[in-house]
Amino acid sequence: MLIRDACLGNLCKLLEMRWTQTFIPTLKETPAEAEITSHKLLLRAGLARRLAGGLYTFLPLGLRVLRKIEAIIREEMNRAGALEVAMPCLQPPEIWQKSGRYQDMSEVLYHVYDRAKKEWLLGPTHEENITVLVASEINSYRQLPKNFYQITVKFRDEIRPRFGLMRAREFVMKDAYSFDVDERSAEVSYQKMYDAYVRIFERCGLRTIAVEAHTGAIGGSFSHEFMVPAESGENEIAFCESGKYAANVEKAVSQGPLIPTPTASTGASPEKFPTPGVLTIEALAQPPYNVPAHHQIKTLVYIVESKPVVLLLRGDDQLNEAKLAGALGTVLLRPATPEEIYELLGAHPGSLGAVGVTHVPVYADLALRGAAGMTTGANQDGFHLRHVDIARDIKVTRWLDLRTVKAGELCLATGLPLKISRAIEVGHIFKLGTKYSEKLGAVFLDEQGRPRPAVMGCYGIGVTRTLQAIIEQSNDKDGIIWPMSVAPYTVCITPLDVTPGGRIMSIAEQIYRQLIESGVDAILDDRDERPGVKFKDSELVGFPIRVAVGEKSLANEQVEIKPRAGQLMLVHKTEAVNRVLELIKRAN
RNA sequence: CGGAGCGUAGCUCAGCUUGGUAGAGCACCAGCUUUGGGAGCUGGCUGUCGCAGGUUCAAAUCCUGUCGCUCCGACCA
Repeated sequence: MLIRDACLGNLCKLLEMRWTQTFIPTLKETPAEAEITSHKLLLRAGLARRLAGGLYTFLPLGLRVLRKIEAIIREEMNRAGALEVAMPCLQPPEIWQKSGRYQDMSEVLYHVYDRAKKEWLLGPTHEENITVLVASEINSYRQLPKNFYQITVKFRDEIRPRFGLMRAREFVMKDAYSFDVDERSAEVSYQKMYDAYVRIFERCGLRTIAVEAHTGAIGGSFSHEFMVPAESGENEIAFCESGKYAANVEKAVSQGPLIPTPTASTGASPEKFPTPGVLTIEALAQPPYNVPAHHQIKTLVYIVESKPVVLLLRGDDQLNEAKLAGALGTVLLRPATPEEIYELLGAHPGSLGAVGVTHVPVYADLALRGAAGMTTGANQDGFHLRHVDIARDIKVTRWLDLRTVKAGELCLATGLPLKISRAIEVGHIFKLGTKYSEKLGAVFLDEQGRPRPAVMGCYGIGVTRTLQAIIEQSNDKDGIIWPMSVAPYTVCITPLDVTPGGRIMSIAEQIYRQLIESGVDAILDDRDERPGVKFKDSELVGFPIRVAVGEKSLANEQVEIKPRAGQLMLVHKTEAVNRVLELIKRAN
């Protein structure tokens, strides 16, 4: 990447950089703290160091990458018409109480107290903050639409920080908030961000898939996540090969189970039979019972906003908690304890069923519609019921989509089999609606002079996570392979003999200086090290282009250009600069 | 929050079962040699054995507590 093209203001002052003058503490061995590839390489390449769990110090090289990613984000956000602001990290709890998220997000909030013992929060996100600003500053439809963004540190008390920067207590996030006069206009704002995100991740050299997503604690009507497919990802996505459908598994739907649900009634009434020691679907599928899982009804008990509900799924299906939360419009839910279950149904987990249950709401998964001849728990420890016809024998309060889709099920849109893959979430865009504007008073007067709440959207990018996701997606056995756009330096000049004034060093310095003057972000490895050490380090750190100057090739007046992920090229020493410039140009 | 594993030199680890003067490799420093893929030799530096308490003549080692790190789980009844 040419520096002047990238508009990296501050970097321009650091044109000249020699390896011995900066700080690149590479590691030959992997620190024990790292488990996944990108985390190992983050540490080994000398990009960052851990201070405590989920807290990292960025070293000069890592910071350069971070700044380049931020620069790309700024350019694309500005291009999309968003306005940069900077909001405080420290926030008053009152606005969180107003929005209701003081409770809803209590688990991730960091609380701090001042001298007067007054409570403050370290911001995990800034919807409240920006909405309060807009509430006081924006009064007319003439001032809309607006989209404010910032790139700042966020704090979240994660249940389990892990994988280095992937899930940290403190991390850099780009967050943007749009305010519109109506739904239609909000959708335009949303689409602009969608397009900006596609460009941002493309420019960062990341392959992402935009998937339909669950809205979670942020709230709102619909959303897309930008996912980087990776084995180490913490999310699962389902997608159709056609590219026409992709969704987070928390949200994904299909044509239904591959094996149809039995719907032929045996005609018989429910019959209780003893099943001593049988506590799982799997056990009931084994001899002597031999009830296939899809002939069983799985019965779960959840506590939703302090009240119990019974959930029914096919025996071979998995409950999708996100769908349940979405369908019931709350995030305050948890599995009931065995004690609560016993009190409610008179039996312990493993023997539960919904036949005859009328004192608790019963929510059944759509795959069970019309199910007949099923087997389920009898609400008596050690017994099950067979010949259960759900329409006849169970009072279903509501039918809901509660099951998790499985790989191979058919896509609703195309009829092709769905694939499931793990993925890293690097960006998330939400259409929020008026949830925050109503609660926090972001109201403007429309053309008729009527007060209306602004229609909001919010848009996040995990900047530090994106950095590590790039490493996770782009590496080989030797180290990182940085895309040119975000590499800490684009070119590494590697003289194999650093004797000052010597022929090799002189030629290396000449090439180096010419590249710098051409606006190329280059570093000169002036360390008095053996060639093997320099080669290994440059590959570990992952500079996109290495120019080696050594005795061997110089015998033919040549130097070596080695793209990190490409073939070695021998070129005449006077051609080196031009060839490097060509390579850079071609990559842009 | 539940479960498991691990805390010994800057890094990777051995030593712990069976208590008895703190170890190796890498890194670092000095010197010589080497010089196109993480060099070789010689010499040297480096430790509250995570912390606190206990048992013991004696604790890195055994016991208790505690803190930290890593992994799994915290839907699938």
